[in-house]
Amino acid sequence: MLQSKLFTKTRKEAPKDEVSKNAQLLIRAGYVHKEMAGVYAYLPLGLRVVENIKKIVREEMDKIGGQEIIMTALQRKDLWEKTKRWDDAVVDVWFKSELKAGGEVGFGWSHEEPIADMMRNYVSSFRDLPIVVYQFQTKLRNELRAKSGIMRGKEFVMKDAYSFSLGEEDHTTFYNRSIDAYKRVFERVGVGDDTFVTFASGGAFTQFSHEFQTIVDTGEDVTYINREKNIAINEEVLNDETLATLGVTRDELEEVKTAEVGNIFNFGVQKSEDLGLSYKNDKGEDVPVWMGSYGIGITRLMGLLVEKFADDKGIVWPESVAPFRVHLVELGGADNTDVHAEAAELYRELTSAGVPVLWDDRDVRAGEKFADSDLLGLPLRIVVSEKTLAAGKFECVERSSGHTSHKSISELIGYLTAHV
RNA sequence: CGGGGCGUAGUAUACCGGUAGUACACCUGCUUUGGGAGCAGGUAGACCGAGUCCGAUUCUCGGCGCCCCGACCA
Repeated sequence: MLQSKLFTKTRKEAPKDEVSKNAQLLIRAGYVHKEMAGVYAYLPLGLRVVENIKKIVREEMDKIGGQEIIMTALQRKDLWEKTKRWDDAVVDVWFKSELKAGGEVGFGWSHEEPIADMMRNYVSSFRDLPIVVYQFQTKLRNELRAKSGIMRGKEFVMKDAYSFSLGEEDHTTFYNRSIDAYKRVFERVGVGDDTFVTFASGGAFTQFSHEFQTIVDTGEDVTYINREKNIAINEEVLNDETLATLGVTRDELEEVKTAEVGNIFNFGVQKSEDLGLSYKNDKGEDVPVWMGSYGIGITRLMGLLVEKFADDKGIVWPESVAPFRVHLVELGGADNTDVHAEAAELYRELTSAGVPVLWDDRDVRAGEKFADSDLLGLPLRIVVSEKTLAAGKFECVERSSGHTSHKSISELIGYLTAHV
C-alpha cells in the first residue's frame, strides 16, 4: 500500500474529549473514527487489524470444529420473552424498535436465544450433535456510559460461539477444548503470558464461569492471581468458599488490574428447556440439548493491545495483528530518483514475497515520517535513503525494541519470509 | 441512573455584552531536507432554539451533544 494514497492521515493531537489511550492513539494514527460516544468506525488501517484478529480467532475456532455463520442483528421479542429477558428491568442494555407493520424488535446484544431457537430446525436426533457454530457480529448494547475508547462501546465486534451437546460429558469435553483454543488465540496475539483463565460468577447453572482476563494497567476488573499455580479469581467471587474450592489461600494471591477479553459460559439445559430445543436419543426419548456460549471481544482485544504495548511515541502492534508487517520509509525520494527507484524495487520484492508493506512514498520531511512511523506502530521499519544507498544495505528498526540492523535486499527477504 | 464538568475553524486553544485571535492541518510561492522546518500570502469557526438587551459567541432558560467519577457490565 502506498501511504500517499492511504485513506486517513495522522494527526499530532487527539481530540480533547478522548481520554483513553487506545482511542487517542487509534484516532491520531487514523485507525478509527469516532462517530458518537462509544461508537467507532474502523478505517482501512483499523479494519486490517480487526481482520487479522478475526483470522486468528477463526483459525482456532475451526480447529476445534466450529463452523462460521452470521446471525441477524434484528431479533424477535417472543424468543426473549420465553427466557424472561425481554424486560428492560432484566436486561438493561436493550436497543428496541417498532416495526412499521406492528410489533417490536430488539437489536442483538447477544445471540443465545435466537440461535437456540434456530437450532430447533436442525437438531432432531442424537446423530445431529454435537454442533459448534460461531460468528463475528456487531453487538449493540445501550450502555448508559461508554468508556475506555473502543474497549467498552455501544457497538462492538464480538466473536460468539455456541455449542450444542448431547449431555454434560460431551459439553465438558468441548468446553475444555474451547479453553485451549482461547489460550492459543491470546498466545498468538501476544498476550498469552498475561492472560488468565479466571474463575468468575457462574450464574444460575454452574458455580463458576470462566473469564479470560488480561493484565493491563487500565483494566476495569480486579483479579487475584497466582502465576505458579496458574489460578486466577475475579474479585466478584473471591470468598472463603471459592478459596477452599480452588485450594489456595488469600495471601498466595496477587491483586492485579485486568481487562476481560473472553468469557465462556455453561448454560446446561436451561435455555434448551425454555426454548424447546431437544433431540431424540437412541431409545426415542426427548432429551434437552446441553448448551454453552463462548465470547471474545474482537475490538476490545484490539484496544487492549494498544493499551498494553503502546509507548510514548505511539502504537506498537504485535506482528500477528499489525495492519502491515513492514513500514518502508523512503527519505528524500522526491528529489533523488535513485532512492525512489530503490524503494520501489524493495516494495515490489517484498510484496511479491507475500510481505504486507506500507510504503511511505510521501514527499514530507524525515522527522514527520519517523514520527508517523512510530505512531502507526508497524513491527519493522525499513529506511531507504541516500545513506542506505551508499552503504548498500537498508536500515531496519524494530518498533518494539528499537533494535537497529542493516540488511541487504536478499537478507531482508530471507528474514521476513522465514518469519511469516 | 446519581454526581460533576464542557460545547469557539478539520484539530487544539484565547479573548470578549459592540460579529473572534493564535498554533497545527489545508491551499499558493520560495527556501529547506535523517526526528513533526522557515518566510510570505490564502481558505476556514461561536451546537440548536427561545428570552433579556439598542446590540448576545458572551448573560438566562430549554433542547441536543460530549467527557469524567460512581452505579451497571448476563
